[in-house]
Amino acid sequence: MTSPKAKPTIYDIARLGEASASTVSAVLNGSWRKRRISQTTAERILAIAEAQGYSANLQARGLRRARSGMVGMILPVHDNRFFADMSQSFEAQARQRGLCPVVVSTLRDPAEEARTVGTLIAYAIDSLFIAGATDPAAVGELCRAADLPHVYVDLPGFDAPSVVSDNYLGAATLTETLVRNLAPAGDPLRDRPYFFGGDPGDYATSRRIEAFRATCTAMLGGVDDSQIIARGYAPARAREDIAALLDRIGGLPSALFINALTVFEGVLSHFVTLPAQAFERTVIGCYDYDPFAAFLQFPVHMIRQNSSELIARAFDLIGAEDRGPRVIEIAPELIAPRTIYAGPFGEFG
Amino acid sequence: MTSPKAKPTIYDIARLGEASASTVSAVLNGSWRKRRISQTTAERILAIAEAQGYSANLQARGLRRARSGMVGMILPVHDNRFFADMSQSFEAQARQRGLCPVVVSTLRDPAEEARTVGTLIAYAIDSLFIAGATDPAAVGELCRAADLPHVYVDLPGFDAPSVVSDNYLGAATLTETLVRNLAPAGDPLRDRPYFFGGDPGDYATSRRIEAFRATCTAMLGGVDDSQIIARGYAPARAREDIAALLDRIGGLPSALFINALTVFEGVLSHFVTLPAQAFERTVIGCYDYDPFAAFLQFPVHMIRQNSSELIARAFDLIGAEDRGPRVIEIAPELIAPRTIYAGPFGEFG
DNA sequence: CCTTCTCGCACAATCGATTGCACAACCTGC
DNA sequence: GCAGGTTGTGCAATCGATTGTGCGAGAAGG
Repeated sequence: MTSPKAKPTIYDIARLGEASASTVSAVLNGSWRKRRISQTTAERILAIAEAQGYSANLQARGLRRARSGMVGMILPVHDNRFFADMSQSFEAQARQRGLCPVVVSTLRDPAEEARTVGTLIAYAIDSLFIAGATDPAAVGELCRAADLPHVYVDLPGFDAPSVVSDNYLGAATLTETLVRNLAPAGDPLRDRPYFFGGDPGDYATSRRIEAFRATCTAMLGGVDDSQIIARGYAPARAREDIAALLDRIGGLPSALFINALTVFEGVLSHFVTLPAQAFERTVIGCYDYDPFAAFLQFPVHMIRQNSSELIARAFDLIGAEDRGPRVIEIAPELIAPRTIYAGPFGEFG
Repeated sequence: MTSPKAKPTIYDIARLGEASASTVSAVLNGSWRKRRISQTTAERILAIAEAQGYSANLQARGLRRARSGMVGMILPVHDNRFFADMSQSFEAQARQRGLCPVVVSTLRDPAEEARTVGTLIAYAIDSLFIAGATDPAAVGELCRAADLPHVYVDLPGFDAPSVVSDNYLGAATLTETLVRNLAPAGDPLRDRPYFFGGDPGDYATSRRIEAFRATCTAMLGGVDDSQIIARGYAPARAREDIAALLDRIGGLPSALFINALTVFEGVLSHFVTLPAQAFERTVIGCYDYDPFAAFLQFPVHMIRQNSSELIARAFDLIGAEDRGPRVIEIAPELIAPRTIYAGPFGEFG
């Protein structure tokens, strides 16, 4: 209403305040003490700016400063509780630091990753959080070429610091829980834990498989390669593969380690075709947590990664002077079946 | 590797290509035909740019053009399947149009909404999608003052076009389904459908309550105000309120209409404390869909909003010349219990 | 051979903010 | 009364791209 035409600029304010643009600029961006602008002048300018509803043109500022005040984060998908929580944490913490969060999903597509990072660089983001890239090396190289501070989250990078959850610990814990709760049905093929989903080529999955193998070996005397099925994250793929598995071993295994929520979603779409009794002698575990998945027809043990902590440590690393590669591991948490995680203080944080 | 120092600018390319910056600019942004640059020159410049790994400084471009090439979307939260799907659709469609999507959550906080929109405006976004604002009028006013094209999604606005899902239809369908599946237990207080969660002050909730009332009246002869509990979206609040409700009516109602996923999450956190038999004579419905929620211990009828279509129509409206207020309604879809929605072609779209 | 176009491109202003530097006025001490 | 210091502010260049306009050279036409 007050604005007759368009957004006022520092020149407009300068005219109204009978000062120069540089003075106005200094006052409005807080650097006025350093420039020895008098308190009186500062207050006058401030009042006018307020009255005019001034807000800086962030593109102009960004151009001059060669940084935009935006922090980027790329992740595979949004529609998955783990990544959604990451977005949420990332946004909250970015804003707390006065930065504008920009989170973009790249659909596990290396080409899209490169394109997106290129775009973010073109907008002069101040730093980039890489959470789940299919080709982290390529992304890292782009960042290095652009001299862009970056940090890997949930996967380790070799050219910059990383914060990952302790996949080995989490998977070992989950596997151990499954084995302990395993109720044999008398069928050798089905009475073993199966590891299902994910990409053995990525760090997290490979660590989890290691832990799965080690735990099975320690507790059950061994594992067979046929107990490990990991051909991607796509729900559709998971549906096919789980059907094939059940077909092969003649029913549900007595323990199933599902490696991600998207995989679980696909698995579920097959499970819905099964009768309720099919689930009576099986125990399911899923790496990653979802509140609804915790209350399914059958018990599901879940591993909850501490996304808020992951992000917090990543911000610390980005802020640190040492840009060298190093890996910080954060312990995830086992969530028992039929348990709704409601934040550290029960407040649904 | 090829880059010795920093990002090349059009001036660098101009020097290398023995042309002027304006020529380079025209070539690189595609307007060179209009400026009658010869094909030969264009190709030469293009080759050099490619070799140098040139990419435009989008802040500079944005400053000059007074638009950034970014489209914004604000939504309440990310960690909820409905909004996550919206993000996903929004990103995909924005990129398809050559725009850079920026989606930000505002946590149902009017102050945060205003701040965020202010920031987005300061970055000169080209347009804004308002998906779930607590104070839509305030947001709209900010957009109008900045002359920013905007569209409301999932809630109607009075100063710009809107795309909403047909809340009345969806809620009527869901209520009808609940009533049809209702299995009375002989207790008058419990043998009625209850509407639970949301904010009666917002459009969607009020429409849904209308439909709930109308359907109950038509099918059961009436509703009592005590059957409608809507005190917000927060899970923690929902947990308290559902506990109070069960306490008041002496157990689970035979039909429960849950008004949002976040509410459901809170409800679930109370349900986990209940024995399995408690769910034997109840039918649950939830407005909004989540694949895991579809496979809980008890049957859940869900309404799935077509987020992809909502976004598509919103983009149409933003693109249209007519900026006036009007509302387009998109029909949502009922998802039967134990059904995993896997996209229009079963591909987990 | 002298206009009049048309081509193909370069000049220079501009977007809005930031920032190194200059400078006038005033103050201080000798 | 003057060198030297401090204060408060303005000037102008700059960030990297876009774009209205001008201009020389060659072609076309008479």
